[in-house]
Amino acid sequence: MKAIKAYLRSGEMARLAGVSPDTLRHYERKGLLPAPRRSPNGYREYHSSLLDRVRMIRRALSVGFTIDELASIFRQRANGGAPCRRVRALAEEKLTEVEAQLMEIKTLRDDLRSMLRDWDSRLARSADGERAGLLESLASSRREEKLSPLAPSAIRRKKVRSR
Amino acid sequence: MKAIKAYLRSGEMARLAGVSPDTLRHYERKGLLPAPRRSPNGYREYHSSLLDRVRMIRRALSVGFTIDELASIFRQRANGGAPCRRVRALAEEKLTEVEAQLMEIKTLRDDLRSMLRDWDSRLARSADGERAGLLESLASSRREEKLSPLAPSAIRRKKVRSR
DNA sequence: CTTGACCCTGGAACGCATTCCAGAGCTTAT
DNA sequence: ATAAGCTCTGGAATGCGTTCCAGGGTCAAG
Repeated sequence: MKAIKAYLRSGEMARLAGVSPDTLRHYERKGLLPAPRRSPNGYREYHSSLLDRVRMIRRALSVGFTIDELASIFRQRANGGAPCRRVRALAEEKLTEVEAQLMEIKTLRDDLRSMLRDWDSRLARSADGERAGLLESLASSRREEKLSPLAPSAIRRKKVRSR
Repeated sequence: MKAIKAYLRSGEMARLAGVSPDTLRHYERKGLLPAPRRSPNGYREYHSSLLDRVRMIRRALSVGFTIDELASIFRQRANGGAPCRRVRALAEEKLTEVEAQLMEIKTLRDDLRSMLRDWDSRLARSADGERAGLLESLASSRREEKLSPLAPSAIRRKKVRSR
């Protein structure tokens, strides 16, 4: 049984949290992590209790919170606030977004599947090395066209710009 | 019944295709659209048949093709090739990616749901304006931890960097 | 002393489709 | 003629979490 060091430096902390030291620095810059004390040589010395904080951040990010949201929450809390209601509301927003995205991705999957089916039948009909006009078949493709302005693609797209 | 103009300028073309003129210029720069002829004053004059091309591009992008992939396909085709097989293979890749992402998002949704349930019970137990430690509960959270290095979040994340 | 493994800094790059910018020239209806 | 509204250009900005960079210390083992 190994004793747990009270203070860790960036590399150790990073390893334990499953991130890179760069990422830790980044969180610090963004206000997600308090500036840790420094050893005489200037190295960061993180109190090991911060490990939970980093893990919490990772998990929060992974469910859709943004760094800025978290920073704002931490700030509010540092001022004595109890941002719980806000946190909950944000999480619910995330859920709503995720559910919407889920529908989108399902549609996309179905589209891709039927597209592939269609293409395969085209390919079966055309000789090797000959054009089968696969992409061309996309120009028309019944769906939406008008309903949705044909968004940039659910895969690879995060947050819709506000403007 | 209105006659269809044989040539359109960027604005008209853009409106019909549901994109911005800027986007058309962008596609041109990227090699997705051939440089159109110009009127004496320098305005682009798109042959109306290009409308289908733009729609095809939009649709291809929306199912996950990238601009560079499309450009490469068009190039190959311009050289007399028949990139159908490649196109099909790419589409299948997209499908695989989308299916993976679908699973991820489902997991994320489930996580968010149970998280909210958990939080609500905590909130019910704690007085208004008091800290309920919602985020704290994320630090541990049984799941993965080790399995996946806890990716940046399925929502808002497109393509995993290769490195 | 040298090597290799850490650590420090502020700022830039990544991905990637789209949008925005400034400075300038058409066109068209008034 | 004037204003509103197109169009042109090349380059930069956007989002956003993460990574990379150069140039420079620190430290323990060999």
